[in-house]
Amino acid sequence: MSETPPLNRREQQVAARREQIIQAAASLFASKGFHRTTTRDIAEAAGLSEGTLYNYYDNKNDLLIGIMNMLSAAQRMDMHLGHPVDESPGEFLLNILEQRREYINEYGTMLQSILSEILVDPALRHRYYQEIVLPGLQDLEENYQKRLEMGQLEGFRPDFLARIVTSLINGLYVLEVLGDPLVQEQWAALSQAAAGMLSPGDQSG
Amino acid sequence: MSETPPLNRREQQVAARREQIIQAAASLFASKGFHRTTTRDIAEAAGLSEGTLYNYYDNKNDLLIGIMNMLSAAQRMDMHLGHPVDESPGEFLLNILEQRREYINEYGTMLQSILSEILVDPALRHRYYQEIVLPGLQDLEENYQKRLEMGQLEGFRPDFLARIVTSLINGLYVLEVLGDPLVQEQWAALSQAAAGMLSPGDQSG
Amino acid sequence: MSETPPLNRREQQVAARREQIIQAAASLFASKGFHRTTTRDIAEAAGLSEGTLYNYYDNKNDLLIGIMNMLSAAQRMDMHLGHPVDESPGEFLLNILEQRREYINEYGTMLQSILSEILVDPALRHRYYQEIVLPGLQDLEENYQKRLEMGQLEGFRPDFLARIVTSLINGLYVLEVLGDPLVQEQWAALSQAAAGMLSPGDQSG
Amino acid sequence: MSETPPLNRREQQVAARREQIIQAAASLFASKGFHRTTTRDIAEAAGLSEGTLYNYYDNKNDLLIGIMNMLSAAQRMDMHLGHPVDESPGEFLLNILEQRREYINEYGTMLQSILSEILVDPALRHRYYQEIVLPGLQDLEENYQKRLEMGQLEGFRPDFLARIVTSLINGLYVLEVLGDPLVQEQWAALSQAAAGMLSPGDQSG
DNA sequence: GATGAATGAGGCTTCATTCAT
DNA sequence: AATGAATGAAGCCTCATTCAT
Repeated sequence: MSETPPLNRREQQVAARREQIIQAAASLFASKGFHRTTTRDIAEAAGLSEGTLYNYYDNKNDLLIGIMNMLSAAQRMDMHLGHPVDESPGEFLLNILEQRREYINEYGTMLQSILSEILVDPALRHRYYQEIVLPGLQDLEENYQKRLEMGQLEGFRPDFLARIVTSLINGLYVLEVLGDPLVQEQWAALSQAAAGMLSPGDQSG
Repeated sequence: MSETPPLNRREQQVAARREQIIQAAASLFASKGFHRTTTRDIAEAAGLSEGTLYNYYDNKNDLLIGIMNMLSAAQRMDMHLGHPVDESPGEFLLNILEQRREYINEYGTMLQSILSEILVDPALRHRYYQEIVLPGLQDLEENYQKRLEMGQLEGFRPDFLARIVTSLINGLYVLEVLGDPLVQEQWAALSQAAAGMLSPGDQSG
Repeated sequence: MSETPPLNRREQQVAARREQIIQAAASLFASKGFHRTTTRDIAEAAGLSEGTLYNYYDNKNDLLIGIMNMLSAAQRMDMHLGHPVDESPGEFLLNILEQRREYINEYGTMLQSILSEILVDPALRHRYYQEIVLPGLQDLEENYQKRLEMGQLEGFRPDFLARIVTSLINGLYVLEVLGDPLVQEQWAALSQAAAGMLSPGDQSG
Repeated sequence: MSETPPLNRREQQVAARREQIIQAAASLFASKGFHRTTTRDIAEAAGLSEGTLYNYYDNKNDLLIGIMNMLSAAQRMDMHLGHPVDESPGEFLLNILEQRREYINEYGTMLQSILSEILVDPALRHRYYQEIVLPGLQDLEENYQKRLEMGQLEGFRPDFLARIVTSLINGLYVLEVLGDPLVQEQWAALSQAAAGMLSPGDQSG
């Protein structure tokens, strides 16, 4: 939201370094986990020395925060894309699932890299819920609220619907990470099936 | 399944010790994570000395395996309870969600304690998928297959349904772990809403 | 020397146990070394439990002492067998080498088991030198002294001769332990060659 | 032998550190033994921190290997000094004993530091025999072979002579380590006596 | 800013020894 | 006297972090 002023050369370099480091870290965290990844690993993968890391991040944990900030920013970008209410609920869900697919393609590594720690680090978990999950839920909820007011949803609570849809999405992501071949290979078909089912009051579903 | 011979005194003591240790470990892993939990922590929580741990488990990682074995055994117990096909699909889903609730009440700590590592340890992940996730998926799939043959499900693939339901359940669990108050406090109502939605061809839904 | 009174049944059992333990320990020490051998190893090899060891030996180090005491006793037995001076020096040396061969056959395991520690434990080393090496040296020295007085050795110092012969013997033993095939397989021939050489003033050599 | 390229500053520092560490380790191993020496001991003796050790050696055992490599290199240097055959056998032996004396002065600590482990670690023992003992034996054997061909040795097998001389040397070293005062203080005189005896076919002996 | 050697706290694990049964 | 589970001291090693160059 806050308009960031244009960066000068120096600041651009710094930003690039930080990006480079965070990408290396995320990739390693995703494949080996935060604790099994050493700062040396990260430095090597990022193509710089261990000491230099500390010119860009205060400590190893700060890298997790950095990754989460990127996810958080991505979340803020993705939201408010405006989920038009003139789609049917089924179309809407399908769109969401497809968007989610793209989001995972783009940010899957980062997501996986912090997911493990989120489950186990209360502070991180809280931030993740507040900055990423909750906005997503609220966005969905608002959309369903509008639909409810428009008579598209009879007898369904928007807050419940938001949780159910979010759970479905997250659950599918987990199955994919766990290696389920069907989810990995047929995300699109699964999305359509899910959209066909999870469409309360959708005559077109 | 496997006929367990009656345990003599010694074996009972050993089993009790192992249980005592694994409970302490699971509780700590769930709250601090595997890596931030020290063997000293575990020993203290279990009320014995660090060295004694190693009379019951080969190493720290073996505790993860032990936890997973318990979950795996629980999974085998829970399955084959026979999901009668004379329930409507909606009732069936509701039953599953309630069962899952009980499972989480019973094994939630253990589940959470290894979830974090599963995301990040390929070997563990593979075992978890093979021994716990996949059997559950197949069980569901078979049930839906029968329903399909009975004409309850029109145009839905059982394998897709199994993934969707499993994803919903896992997703809800994740939301709960993340601290979403609505999921934490209204699991029952959410279950009913979900069951009402996810009931293809359910006239009663 | 000190006449040991006849042992009663109990004492015989204790002695047998101690022997059994020391044999197991010596065998393990010889093959894995003192430090790499655990008390558990010893207990298993001796066919009793770890705790029982401590009814017969105060601690692990005491086993080394015990082994050395056996070697020391053997040394006292072997000595004073009377090395008749009517042998020629060459025959004498040959006899010694053959005796040493038998000694190694009998006590080689024990010897090897403590040798490693002797090199590295000053207290043990001192005892070994005082109780085993030095008596042997002195015995040899006396013999050579007599020979000198009898005119068998012209211009050779008995103390030097004792060191040289002892060194030769120990050195051959070391070569054997190191795995030199020639020493292992041709000890007898080597002995004869050595006796043929190391025979100052021996016309028959 | 192998052309060593000139070392740059960094490499020289590394080499110096490794030398500093290995010297500290050898000294401690020689006096307390490998197992009773802790990595902390070594770090303190070398004047650096425990962690720094591991920048130069992979693990504690690697220090033993390092020591042996130095001995092995020294062995390769010492050999081929060319033992001229125009010395009499007695002079030759005397030279060898004196050389050995210098070798012990220089490398005695290292020798003693690994000797104990060699007796007890099959892998190390094998390397020691192959790289250090055997080349020495073969070198001697060749020399005696030449002498045999020149008629200096009547009826003696060069391979036996090599073993006998090597054994004498090693045995004297052992006696010295064991603290025998005579060997410690009169190595030179002992050498002469030994050379005088062990000189088959030496008219000057 | 960049480097990477040095640091040292702390983790996991082993094992000699004890002691209740 | 025999057992073997429990103990806890101590060892080896890793690794995030610092800092002199």
